[in-house]
Amino acid sequence: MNVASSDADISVSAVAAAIAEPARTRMLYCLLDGHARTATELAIVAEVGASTASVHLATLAQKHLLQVQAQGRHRYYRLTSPEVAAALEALSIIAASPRARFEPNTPNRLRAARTCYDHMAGALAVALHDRFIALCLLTAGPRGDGMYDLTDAGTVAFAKLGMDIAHARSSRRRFACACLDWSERRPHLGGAVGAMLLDAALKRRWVVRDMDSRALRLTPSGRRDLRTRFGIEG
Amino acid sequence: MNVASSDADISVSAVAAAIAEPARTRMLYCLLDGHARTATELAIVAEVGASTASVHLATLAQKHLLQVQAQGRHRYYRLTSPEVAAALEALSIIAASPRARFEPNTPNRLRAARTCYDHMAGALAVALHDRFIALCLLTAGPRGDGMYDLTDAGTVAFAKLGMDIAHARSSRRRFACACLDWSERRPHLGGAVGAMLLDAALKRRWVVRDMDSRALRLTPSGRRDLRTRFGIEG
DNA sequence: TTCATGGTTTGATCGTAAGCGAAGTATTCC
DNA sequence: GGAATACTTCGCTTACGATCAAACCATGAA
Repeated sequence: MNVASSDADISVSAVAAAIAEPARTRMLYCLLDGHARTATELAIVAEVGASTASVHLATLAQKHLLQVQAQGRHRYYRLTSPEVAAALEALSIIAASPRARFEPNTPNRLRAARTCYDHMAGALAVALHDRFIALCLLTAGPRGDGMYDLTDAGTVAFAKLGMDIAHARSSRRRFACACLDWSERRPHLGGAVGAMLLDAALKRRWVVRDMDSRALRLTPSGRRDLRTRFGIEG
Repeated sequence: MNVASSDADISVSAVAAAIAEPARTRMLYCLLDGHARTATELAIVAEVGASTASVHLATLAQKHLLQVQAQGRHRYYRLTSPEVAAALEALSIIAASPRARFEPNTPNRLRAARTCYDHMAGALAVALHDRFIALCLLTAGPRGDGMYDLTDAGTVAFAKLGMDIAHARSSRRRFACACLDWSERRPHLGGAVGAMLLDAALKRRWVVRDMDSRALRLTPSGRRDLRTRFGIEG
């Protein structure tokens, strides 16, 4: 065992331990949609008292899993980075895989459509992703590292939805990338474009947020619009 | 909080807790190279007594992170699936990121070349990956989900290294895929082809295993051969 | 058969950390 | 200013789990 790897080990232990506490896990999963929430909100979803929640949140912030932002008498907590969301999804995959063998098709609102950090996930998101590629709106980047780019047709189509593609390009964030969907085991669209797409979908009420969970619900008008616009049958 | 998501939460907690114990983390990291090891070997790397190691290993097996295989009076433990390796790498990324801000270029044997599950990782692996694509030996698959394919030229070139590409294609395992490298933050080559490439590299002594760690060392002849064969300057 | 080795089970000890309520600090609203 | 709200800190209790030594199985070798 060399120093470098045991060094890495202890800090991985610390991060895993921070995630492991059930109350903290509930908090993190609640924040997986990318929203910021107050300490009391998180105390409620974690099902612990305010004082307990406070020390949990301090722990998570100290381990750099959460960021705090004080605003008046509220303190808003959010996930520090997409990497944190990725680690949580990776843990979900291995947590879900043994039971998936026994109940392979759990009917689940989350399976159909949900948010992943700040973009869409689930069957709907995967269908959109595949359709965008089939329609040549989106192409895999040249380096084969899961980065995407919009074609000219894609730029036009997405601009029509009110998305500011030029702004997304200039942002420091990754423009568009593949994000592995844990329920579908296939990629959906992440990155700045993925986030803007979720915004647009909510603004046009293609989908509405389910209160108190990451689930999204496809509206009748959303279903109609997605069919005429992209030829998606739902 | 709906039932589905809190169900997921508790099992994620359990998996994270299984990883979190430092002795178990050391065991898992030791197994990250894809090898199977005996209980006593793992007790040594974990720096605990045999009895303690035994209960740790039972815990990890019960949570489906490890597989056991009895062979004579030895019991061999290995990671259950690449997904487990992926989760460990994802945790590494967030564990490393805060400190990376302060010491961005930690000189580290592991950074240069190491094994990831059963294929190569680190700067060398990323260089090979990029070179294969530049030389049109390897191409990104059509679906943009991080799957790769060999070109005809690639099939010939890899066959010359003694790799049985036809066998790799017929295996149930993913043929070739992008695997995110946590130190380089860029993809390297995984899947069956990645595993065979590591075999070939070891057989030709391009690299040799560092005892007692995942590090690989590039040999002088390996350096020479990689330059003449693929034009890689190291 | 007997002995040695690899591995697991048991029982007891010990430390850490999660939990709550009460008291303390800060900020907004009236 | 004073009351109410949001959040944290403190002190205390409790419980879970990591550890080891010793006893206990199983396999292979002599």
